[in-house]
Amino acid sequence: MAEKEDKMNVEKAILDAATEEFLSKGFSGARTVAIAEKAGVTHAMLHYYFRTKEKLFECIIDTVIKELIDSVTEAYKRQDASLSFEDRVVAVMNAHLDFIIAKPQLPSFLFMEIFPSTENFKLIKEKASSALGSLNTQLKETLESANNNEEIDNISLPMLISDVVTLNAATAISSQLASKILNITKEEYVAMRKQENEILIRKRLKK
Amino acid sequence: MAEKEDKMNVEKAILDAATEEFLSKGFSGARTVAIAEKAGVTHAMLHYYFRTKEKLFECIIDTVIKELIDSVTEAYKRQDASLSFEDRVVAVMNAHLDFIIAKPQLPSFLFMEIFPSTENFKLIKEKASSALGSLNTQLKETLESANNNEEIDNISLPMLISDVVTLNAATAISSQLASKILNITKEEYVAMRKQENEILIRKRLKK
DNA sequence: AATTTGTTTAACAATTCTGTTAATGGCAGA
DNA sequence: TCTGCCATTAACAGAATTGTTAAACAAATT
Repeated sequence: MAEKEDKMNVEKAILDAATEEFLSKGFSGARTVAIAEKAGVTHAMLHYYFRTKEKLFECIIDTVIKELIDSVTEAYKRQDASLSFEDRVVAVMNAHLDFIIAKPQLPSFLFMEIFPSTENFKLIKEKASSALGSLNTQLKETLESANNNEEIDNISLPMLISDVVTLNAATAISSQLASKILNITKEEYVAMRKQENEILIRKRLKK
Repeated sequence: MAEKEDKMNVEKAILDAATEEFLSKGFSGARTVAIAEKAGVTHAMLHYYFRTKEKLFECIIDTVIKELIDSVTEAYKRQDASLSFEDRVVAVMNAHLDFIIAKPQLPSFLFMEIFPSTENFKLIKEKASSALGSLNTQLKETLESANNNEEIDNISLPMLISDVVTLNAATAISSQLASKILNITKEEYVAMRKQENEILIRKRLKK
């Protein structure tokens, strides 16, 4: 059975190397030989396992999207129902930021490589809508009741989601750059932004 | 004098085509033959005028950065001194968004292609610091006095700038995607975000 | 008109990168 | 032990892309 483990190791090694290469350099900037080298295999092996660069790329997209969706649903599931609406939004937002920060190139990769392509986008929309559909209706209800109960200052669901995603994605994307400009570590910058994002959202939701 | 005009036209045509190609596809995704084709010249001409793809790319960076810096300084200069601090921030923010929206691929291009490269980043930092240095000190003073006069809820300059840039950049980057998801036009989405960003910043600055 | 200068073209050279193939080696089951 | 299958390698083929060159050409200058 050592073969199967070996096979998985080679496949896994290539996938890991490919993820790093594609995320940091984009599809056209990525080199299959560089991926093979990083994975410690000959580049013929890469073609043997994944046939083409495109197919390998699709595999990466699949897992990346899956992880992204999981991060959202997980963060949402972990919620404490006893918390106020405001506290729950902040909790989800922070959990989501933690995930994104672990792969800081992810947002710009998504915006640059995935979303502009209509095909990739359709693919994602399908996956996301099936996975996030129920979450979306739940959110809608929760938000509506919060709006109706006058717990919060009125806001639409798209704008609330957009606020959260926007702030988190921008924090991740700009962290490398901004920390360089401000002469602080990336971690310090992210901590500052986390605090600031929380202030922004809380004030936004307060009446 | 027709020659000089012709020369400028060819150069300009190549630069325009290159800007479009580089911004939408990134450096490695861009093809010099595609640029030449778009510009309506043979691809040998491209090399005649700019020698290499790299040099052409640098030219694009230069103008893009210049325009970006100009947009900020112009927006800042146009300010009405009689306005409150809050109103001035909002005015600058909106002016800046209008510029970015005109080139929606710009932010992701900057984040993907320019900022990650240490060389490009240094180049920009130099240009920006000489152009934005005095603006920065002005801003610092204005913000300090606003903080001291307790006009606004206390905030640091880096976080205020980060808030504004972050919200604007994210609005531009996500506009194409978000409008598709929400089944509205890009313009409608941008208008919604503009309103929402203004609400966010105003509430943030209110005590 | 001849010369010079700078522009343009077409063909080609060189490189880089992706993808293929034929040969090799090891291992499991007959 | 032999056979067949799978993984692996090295060398190669093909395509795409960047960059060069030599020759033609046009316009201005002498």
